[in-house]
Amino acid sequence: MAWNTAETKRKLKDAAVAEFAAHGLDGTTMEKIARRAGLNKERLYSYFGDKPQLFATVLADELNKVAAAVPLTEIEGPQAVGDYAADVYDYHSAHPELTRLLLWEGLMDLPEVPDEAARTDYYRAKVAVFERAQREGRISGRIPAADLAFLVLALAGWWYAVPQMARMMHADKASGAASNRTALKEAAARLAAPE
Amino acid sequence: MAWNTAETKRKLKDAAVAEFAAHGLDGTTMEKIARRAGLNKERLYSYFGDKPQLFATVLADELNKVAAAVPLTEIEGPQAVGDYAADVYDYHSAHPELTRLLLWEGLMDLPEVPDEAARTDYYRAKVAVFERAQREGRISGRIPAADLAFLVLALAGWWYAVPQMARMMHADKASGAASNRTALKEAAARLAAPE
DNA sequence: CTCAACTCCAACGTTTCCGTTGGATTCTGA
DNA sequence: TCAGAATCCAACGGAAACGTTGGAGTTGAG
Repeated sequence: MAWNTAETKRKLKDAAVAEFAAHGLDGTTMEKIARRAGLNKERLYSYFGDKPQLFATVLADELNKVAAAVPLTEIEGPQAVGDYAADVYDYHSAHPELTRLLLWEGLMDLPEVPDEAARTDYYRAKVAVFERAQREGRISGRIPAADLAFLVLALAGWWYAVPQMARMMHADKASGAASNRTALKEAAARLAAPE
Repeated sequence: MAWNTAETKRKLKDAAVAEFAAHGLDGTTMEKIARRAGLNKERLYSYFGDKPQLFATVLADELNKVAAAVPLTEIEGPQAVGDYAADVYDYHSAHPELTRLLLWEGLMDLPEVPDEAARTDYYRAKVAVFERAQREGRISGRIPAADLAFLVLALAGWWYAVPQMARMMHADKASGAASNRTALKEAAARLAAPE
């Protein structure tokens, strides 16, 4: 059987995403990642370095994926903000690993995150889109663009951050993801609604 | 020196709150908690059981504290929703441990959380306050009460969930907590604003 | 064909952590 | 005062995880 380095790396990285997302940096063992990938632990160390390095690699990769998957280049009006929030929500719904990785990372409170410069650019680009829409009067300017963009992501992400709270709050009715999504859309649009 | 069991327990619990909030369940060691409290590990086991039990105890305690510290019994109008969000934000700002414990818990995705019944009651009471304000027309009814209450908490909590994102988004201006708080207040009020 | 370089894994030493135990010290009630 | 109960800790056994190593199998260039 021929060597297939690229495939081996991919398997390891996929396994690492799953394990890290599920159990965090401290809760994950290198052994388990390797076994999930059907490979040996030593491959992890030789390809990716130690555990924190692997975590950083994995997170950076996932962030690149979401950047490509959920674009935002123009905001026509408040409704577009709601749509964007719903898109983010849908992406997280389909790829819950990303949010979880971000949350694990947030809880580590590192002084600097991996790939900081690129990620800052990415977020700043999103903020710029909000800024432009505000300047041109298509959405409200009452909330500063950076805060507005951040809070829209808050609305979309909180469901995955504290699922136990979501579950307890919706105890009586079987509301389901669809109705959550509708509420989210309305809420995000409201943040941007003109006076 | 006389025995002081209550004081010993308090010291252990305080140390456990700090360590668990900082490093999570897996990242925390019983040894470190005990040393932070200036006591022996064995005291932890005899008083609180093993590590997961201790975590559950600690979290339940902190939740009781916040329940007492940030009441919400009446919503006069949208502005009151903004004020409530700001109160929650301020509490988290003064006691960042609670949010962090909740987030660690959320990431464990347990099928059931400790003290589930009491916590459900607590959240449902909050939801009921929103429901009443909606029924009486003091705030908008467009977003279902459970979702509305949840999303208000999202706005207040997201800053602590992903501080790295907050930092990167506000890269250029030294916006600071005060301006975040103002934006949050405005945003929360908007969720409840009548049409 | 040959050999150097690359890929892979079983097994290892070391460290760290969990949860317990045996015993010393301190308190209390009779 | 004294016996027994409660509080505390140093030290331990065992398990698990990290990161490494030595060697076996595979490839491709010369």
